[in-house]
Amino acid sequence: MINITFPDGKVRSYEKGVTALDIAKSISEGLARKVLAANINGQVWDATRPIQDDATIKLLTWDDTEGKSTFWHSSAHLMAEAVESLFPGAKFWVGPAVENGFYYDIDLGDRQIVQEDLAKLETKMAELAKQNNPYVRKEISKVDALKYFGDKGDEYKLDLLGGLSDGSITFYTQGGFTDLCRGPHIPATGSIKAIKLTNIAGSYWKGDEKNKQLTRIYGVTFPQQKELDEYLKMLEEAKKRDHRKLGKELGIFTFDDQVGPGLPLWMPNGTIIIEELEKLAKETESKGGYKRVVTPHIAKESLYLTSGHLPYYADGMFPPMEMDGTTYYLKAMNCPHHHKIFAAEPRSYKDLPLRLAEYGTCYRYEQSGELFGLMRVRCLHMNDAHIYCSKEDFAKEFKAVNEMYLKYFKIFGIDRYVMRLSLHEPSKLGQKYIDSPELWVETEAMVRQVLIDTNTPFVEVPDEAAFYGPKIDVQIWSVIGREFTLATNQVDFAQGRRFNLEYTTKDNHTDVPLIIHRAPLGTHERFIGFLLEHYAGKFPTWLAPLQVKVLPISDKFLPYAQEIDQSLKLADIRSEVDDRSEKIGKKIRDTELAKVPYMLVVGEKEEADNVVSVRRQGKGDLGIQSLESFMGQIKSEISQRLSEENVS
RNA sequence: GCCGUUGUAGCUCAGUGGUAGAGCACUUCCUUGGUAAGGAAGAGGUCGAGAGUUCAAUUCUCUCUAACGGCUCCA
Repeated sequence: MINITFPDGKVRSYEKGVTALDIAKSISEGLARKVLAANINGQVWDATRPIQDDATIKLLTWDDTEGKSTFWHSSAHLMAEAVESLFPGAKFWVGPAVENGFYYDIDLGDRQIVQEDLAKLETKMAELAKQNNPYVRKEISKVDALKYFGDKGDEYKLDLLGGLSDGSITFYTQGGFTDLCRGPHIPATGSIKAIKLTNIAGSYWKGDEKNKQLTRIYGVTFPQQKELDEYLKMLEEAKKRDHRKLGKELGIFTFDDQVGPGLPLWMPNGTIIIEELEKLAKETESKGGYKRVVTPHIAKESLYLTSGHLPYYADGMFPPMEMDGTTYYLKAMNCPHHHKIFAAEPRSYKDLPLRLAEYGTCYRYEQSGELFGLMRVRCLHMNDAHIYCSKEDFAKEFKAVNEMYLKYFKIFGIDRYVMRLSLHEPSKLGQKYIDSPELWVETEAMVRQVLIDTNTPFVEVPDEAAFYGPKIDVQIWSVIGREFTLATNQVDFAQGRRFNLEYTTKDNHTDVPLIIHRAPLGTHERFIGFLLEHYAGKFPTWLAPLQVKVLPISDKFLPYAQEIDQSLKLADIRSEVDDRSEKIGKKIRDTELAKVPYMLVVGEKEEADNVVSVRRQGKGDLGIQSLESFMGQIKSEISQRLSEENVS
């Protein structure tokens, strides 16, 4: 007999060789039906795998993350079985569970899989699932495994086997399909009740674009049809707040074929948001001791040779232009221009820290397939600044930048993000990274210490640094789940030297400043794209392109409405009158859909008493107020940059 | 850039080997209405671009272009 310890600390004895599924059955049949896998001594196991020794157990169901991912991984195998039966000879690379479902990368040889095939595959999968075939685990020797896939001519699985050592190799078989797989898997195919194959994509083998492209099929499955229906409905809802859809509906931005891909045209409404963001940045930076500068959009090639950008970034820049026998580039970054401003005058320690800020316009040649609404564009306006400081001041400056981020995030109510400390990869020194090993170690430690000192939660990511130093990126997700870097804070120990930037120290020596590159508000493009989704188009009043719409009950009250509108405009409130000969219900509906924060309804009563009826978008009628009282409130809401949740 | 999908009116979308429709938006007229759609009439499209097949192409084929879902890449 062996002792099994449950999460609540209770211990029960079972026969040696008992399975998690047996244990679940001993508790209740209902639980046994729900068990997908089990956490045994901290490892996720098949629920059908015999337990030989004393162990702790946690039964995993659909409600556990590991239960879900096991379910989806098993679904990937089920899909592979269906693919093999409809496309004999298909070879399989890997088929993991992902955040919302699973995929499998497949080499179909000369054949192609198209959208219509997905329905056939779904039908086949449902048929195979109904057979309720068990997933059978088998330990196998490396020799036998190599022979099995060698006979099959499957170079992909042979490649995987190459990295595995004897004794750690397992096969899983369900129905007629056998795969090299670490597992674990759910007990049997029967619990996969609802299946949706979502899309087909190409995917490079081992993620390297020089390798062959495999066909990737994405799918998602559920234990109940109802859950699939809910999932699909959720996707529909998410699409409604997609910034590309909202941006068009609200007249924020547009693209034009003749202007070019990835080159957004900011419409009047979007321009207002840009101006409000710049106002916020200027106020904040001015208080933080920043000085504003303006620099050209192009520069000579030699500038980028000095900065060291060209060898690393040439592919990401627009092609060079020849002029008067000199090569020019459109700028992809503002830093070299700012360095030249630093270098324009002799600097002493008394000038430091010198903080140069610019909403700089950059052009980056993003590959065509990477463009994505406002989130990935080729023309961008960066909330850029460079801080030149001594090593002693570095921690203080870096911390102040971090605090600026958090201040901004509070204003916008941004709480779903991850701070990512990006580090260098020592084996790539001299290629991807500046070859100064000791400086890398030193600055990475400094940055990490600042994060620890300020209690900022972060994750460390190797091989993601800028070529000139480590950085902190703030990662966010678009409404359809794509990940982006919203803001960035980078240390640069390289460019100061490359540009011969110097300052005179207190003891009359010269030293090279450290440089901090920072963009807390990222770029207008990505930030506004993000805000559109974050607010679902319902901008807080301070950002809303139109803040108030005055709605006369009928044309008779148009003069009074225009008088109100004029007063608002004089108080710098963005206001308009709906002067159409429509019924009030229609005017309200259109203004609600346009997501204008406030509506002022005016008719006979209001004109007689010299008041307005206030209506808040999404909330309805707030009652009658004097215009002065309303203006006082909205002015205060705007000047404090309040979000709707803080507005009473 | 690569794999897959799509491109019809300002927007959302029908449709056809014989040069096109709906709803909303727009214009005009009627209506002057109290908190989410009043009524009527009208205007609006080289069916993404180019080439090919055909008596005839928006429809079939090819190329290009742009967008979308991914891969790679990135603020």
